[in-house]
Amino acid sequence: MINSELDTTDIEILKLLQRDASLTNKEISFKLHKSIATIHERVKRLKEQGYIQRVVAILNRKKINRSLIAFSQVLLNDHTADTLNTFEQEVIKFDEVMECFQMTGTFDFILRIATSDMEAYHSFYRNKLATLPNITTVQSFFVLSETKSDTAYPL
Amino acid sequence: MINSELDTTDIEILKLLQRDASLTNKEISFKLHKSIATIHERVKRLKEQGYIQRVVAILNRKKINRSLIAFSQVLLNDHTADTLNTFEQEVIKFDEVMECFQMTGTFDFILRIATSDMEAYHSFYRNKLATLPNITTVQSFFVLSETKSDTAYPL
DNA sequence: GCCAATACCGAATTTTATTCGCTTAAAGCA
DNA sequence: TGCTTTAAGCGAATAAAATTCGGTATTGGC
Repeated sequence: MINSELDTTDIEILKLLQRDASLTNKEISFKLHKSIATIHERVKRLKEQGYIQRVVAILNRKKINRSLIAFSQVLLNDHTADTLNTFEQEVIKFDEVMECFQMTGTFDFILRIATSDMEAYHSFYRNKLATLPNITTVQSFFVLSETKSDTAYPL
Repeated sequence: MINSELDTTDIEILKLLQRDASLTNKEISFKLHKSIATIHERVKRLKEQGYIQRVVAILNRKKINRSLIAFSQVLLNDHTADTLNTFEQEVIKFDEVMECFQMTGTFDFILRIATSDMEAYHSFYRNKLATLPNITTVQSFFVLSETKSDTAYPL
């Protein structure tokens, strides 16, 4: 394969590894009717070319005391590069902040916050988030139930 | 270890595997100054006890044509169990829906939608999401930039 | 002091990953 | 058509990793 185009085998490999990256090449080769060497070569290339960014362990957040997920929408006072950069640089330092996106629309950022409970969220909000400069408003929404949460893109 | 409590070694293993699950037991044993057999035993237990839910490959979404991420906030007409269940069951069938959370607050669900571009989002919205019954409003916000996006919980 | 339980380890074994040389299929071209 | 080049694919050999197992050391209870 010269470059960048994915064929059916590549796509099937990516589908499998998105679901379970602990599959062995032998198992994959059996499912896709290819040799172990071929699968090995394919996976190696998919990593080298950056399709597979990394392989990670997904933890059960309830077992490590992160039962509460909040989405917090943040609006800043102004939108100078300096204000935006400062906010980003500071907010991502907080352990509770799993994700930070700058957004289009009526607010500037959306944060995904993981804490143990509402008390911990409150503490994060008062002692960390709200201390950052140039914040106009923060609106928080809490996850009642997780219907779907997937890291695997359909291919 | 009798049950469920994590000691320092467990926590260090989880930290490492959250970042890079392709680390070998040998590499981990070197970092943590334990034997390979001990690391093997620990990791096995962490999986069995459900701390490690699964091991997955994280793909570069830009390389697989999922450049646009949207958060869509959905408000339903009513909140009967039936309406809620139907919405959940149907919306998670759409390929574009990576996450679906029922939320507290002024709307009912927040969806994370991954599409190739705005046109694809529009098509998803018109032909899929908006066809579901009992939707009052949908408000969509688009990701301009991803400052932080992490699957690893600090421990 | 003795016993039981547990964490830990080294070494042996099994399984997997990785390498390499060969074969086959396809594409370009005279 | 027949020749050449290129790349995908493969099996077998090798290297590395996972897994198993028996034994030691430590700790806490009695």
